[in-house]
Amino acid sequence: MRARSHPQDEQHLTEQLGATGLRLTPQRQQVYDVLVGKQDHPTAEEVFIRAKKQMPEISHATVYNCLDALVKSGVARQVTVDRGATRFCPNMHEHGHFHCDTCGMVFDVDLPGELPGVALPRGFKPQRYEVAIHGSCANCAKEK
Amino acid sequence: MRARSHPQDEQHLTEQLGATGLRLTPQRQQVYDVLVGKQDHPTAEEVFIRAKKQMPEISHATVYNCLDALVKSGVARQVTVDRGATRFCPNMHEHGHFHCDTCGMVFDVDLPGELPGVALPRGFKPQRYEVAIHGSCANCAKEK
DNA sequence: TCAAGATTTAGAATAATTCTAAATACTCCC
DNA sequence: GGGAGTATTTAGAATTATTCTAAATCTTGA
Repeated sequence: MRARSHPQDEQHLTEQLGATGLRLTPQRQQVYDVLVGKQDHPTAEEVFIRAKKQMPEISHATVYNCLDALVKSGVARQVTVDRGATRFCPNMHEHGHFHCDTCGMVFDVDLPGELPGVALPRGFKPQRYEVAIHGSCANCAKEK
Repeated sequence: MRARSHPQDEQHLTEQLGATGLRLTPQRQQVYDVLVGKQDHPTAEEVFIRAKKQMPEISHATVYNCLDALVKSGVARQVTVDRGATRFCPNMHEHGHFHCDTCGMVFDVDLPGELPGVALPRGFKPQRYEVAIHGSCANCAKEK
């Protein structure tokens, strides 16, 4: 069973993209659907493979382009926890990422609340922050 | 004027590497010196270029190898704030990273204290965490 | 309907990292 | 001190990740 995006999603996408000066195209919708369909933090390459199943003519460059568009308009996040391919995540709620250094999987984790005031040097303008936790996931911790 | 590592550093390096089953080699020392010499979070490529000035025969693969060795033995950290090349940092004190999305520079920032207890799923074993803040640095914020 | 601009496409190009096999260096044991 | 065995380095090839390019297609507004 695959998750098909709801009308609200479509309208939301249109609005969010529009606010950034971008259009909702079938490709962007498809890439978004892939992200929402299985929230396992796929790489661009993974997204490409999955999107191709529904839309065989989609190209590599388009996937990168769509992912960038989605990130720019605030409906997806880029997750860079480790060397290697960047991952993507459609969960826009405040959360951090747990990266299993053994199997490489990435999991969303709730964060306790606002990051306590970090003292930034004068003039620095923060916009968002990312928390990445490294360790072993339940499965891998058990193995060892 | 370049920072030359102190004897303590050398002994410390030897110990830390040794505890991980690795030796302190001239190349590893050199790569470490580069990191300590200018703490601007260089990429592996940057480290390669700088290391070459003192040790012209050092190879690309060795720099990657040395950086991995230093990270594994806990004397340097890998910093992955964005798509693109990984950066490295010899500051092992508890700190986060500020990434300027305009100029791409990375700055160390103090963190307020222990990350408040994040509720991890059962069985997950955390080992370390990273906080990355994105925004504009003082210089770039001024320009705009 | 047409022109202008946005988007997609295939494939080439570039950048980042890892791999490979051979050469070198070091450590331990005799 | 001489070797055997292991660790490390080296150059360069290979692989992986991402970006670029130029042409084709789509959309929108006059």
